[in-house]
Amino acid sequence: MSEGAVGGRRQRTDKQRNRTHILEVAEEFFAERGIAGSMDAIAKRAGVGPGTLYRHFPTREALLAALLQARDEELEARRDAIRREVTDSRAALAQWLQALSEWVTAFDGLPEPLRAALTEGTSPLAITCQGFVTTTEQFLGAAQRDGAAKPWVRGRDLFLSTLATAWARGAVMADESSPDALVSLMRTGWETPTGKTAPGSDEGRPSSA
Amino acid sequence: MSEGAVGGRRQRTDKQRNRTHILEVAEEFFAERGIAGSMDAIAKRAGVGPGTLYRHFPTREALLAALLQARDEELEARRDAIRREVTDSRAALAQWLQALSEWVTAFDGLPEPLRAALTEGTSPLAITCQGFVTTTEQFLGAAQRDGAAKPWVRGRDLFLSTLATAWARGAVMADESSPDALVSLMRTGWETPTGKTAPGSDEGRPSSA
DNA sequence: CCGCGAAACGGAGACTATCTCCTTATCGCC
DNA sequence: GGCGATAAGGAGATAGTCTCCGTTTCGCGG
Repeated sequence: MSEGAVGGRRQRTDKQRNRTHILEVAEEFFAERGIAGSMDAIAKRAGVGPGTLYRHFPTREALLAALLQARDEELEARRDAIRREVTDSRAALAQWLQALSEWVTAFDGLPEPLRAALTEGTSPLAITCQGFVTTTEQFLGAAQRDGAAKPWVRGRDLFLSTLATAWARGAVMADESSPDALVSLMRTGWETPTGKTAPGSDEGRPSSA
Repeated sequence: MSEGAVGGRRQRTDKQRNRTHILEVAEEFFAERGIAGSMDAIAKRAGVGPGTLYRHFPTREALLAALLQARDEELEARRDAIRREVTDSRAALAQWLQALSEWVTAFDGLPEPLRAALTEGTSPLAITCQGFVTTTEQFLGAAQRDGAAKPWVRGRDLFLSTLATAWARGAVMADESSPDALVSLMRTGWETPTGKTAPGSDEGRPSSA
């Protein structure tokens, strides 16, 4: 499945070695400088020429997609764990969104290309995104059947919201509580239910958990 | 107040003319290509050298800030109108956020530098942003005193959310209803109130208005 | 009207980043 | 070991940002 050539001679070992090494270096590089760092700098740090980098990963998105693959698997494992262990559909959806939000924060600046992938569909990131939208729809559907989520909300909107929240997190404003505030805003909104709950209600207040 | 020199000779007319013309061209340029277009291209279209462009506006942010100034005044006018005409604090906050959201969508890609300005504070956009955060806090405060908004939400979070929503709007996903969905998600959340409202309630459903 | 000094202009070019060729080096197989 | 396929390397084409400095234009006083 991951063999390059179908019939011919087998893949050269130096190619595989380079690929792996570039991935290691890029992981480190993106982790410390965000995804906007220079491609040539990655090549240089990996000790290869730019040509080699681009042959392996024709675009920054391709490199990102390869890097995220390992994490994708973690996320899928987490999805399965939630399905298995969390019976309350409301909690399951919340936990899935939490997991998604962590995945999306793997590297600084990641939300941007993910959003682009969602729109254009031509990026190697697009397939992954699409899969996670589908998963979101499933958790959401279950929550909606149980009356735990509003019936007109759609999975793609929740996914986009998660992306947007992660994007906003990049602007912490020297204030560490904003991320939580944004997540709970997405979950419960800013508005109090009209004429149903008393003013000052704790309904929907973000918990420290 | 807007005179450059304090005592000396008066500002050269060609400078003022160039400044105005650059602004006109940049407005048009950003409107059609988004704020990421090449600075040199703006200079060229305006018929000036890059040096002239950069002397007037040392950074892209400075140019943006100058462009937004006119719109800032519109937004402030709208703020005053809402204060004057909308007595219901819930509606007032909603309308203010709507106005803010339109302002933030003036140019494609605007949310990004605004977020950066919010964090760094060194950009010429920062002061403007800060002012609008304050206004948001005022509308929010009024709504909270009336029990129309949840008491722990903060103005800066609402502002950031508005920014994030506008950012996400850039990824319409060939689907025109997402923007509304995101706005109403921010307003009412995805979760149904726990144990208070029947499943399937219309509570918080986005209206077409 | 003219000339002078200050102010502003223009654009060449230094710098950085992306991405592409084409030559050279290396590998897999017999 | 040798041959053909495959990959590596890196110079360089292209594009964008921003600066520096020689040249032009302007405002003002005579």
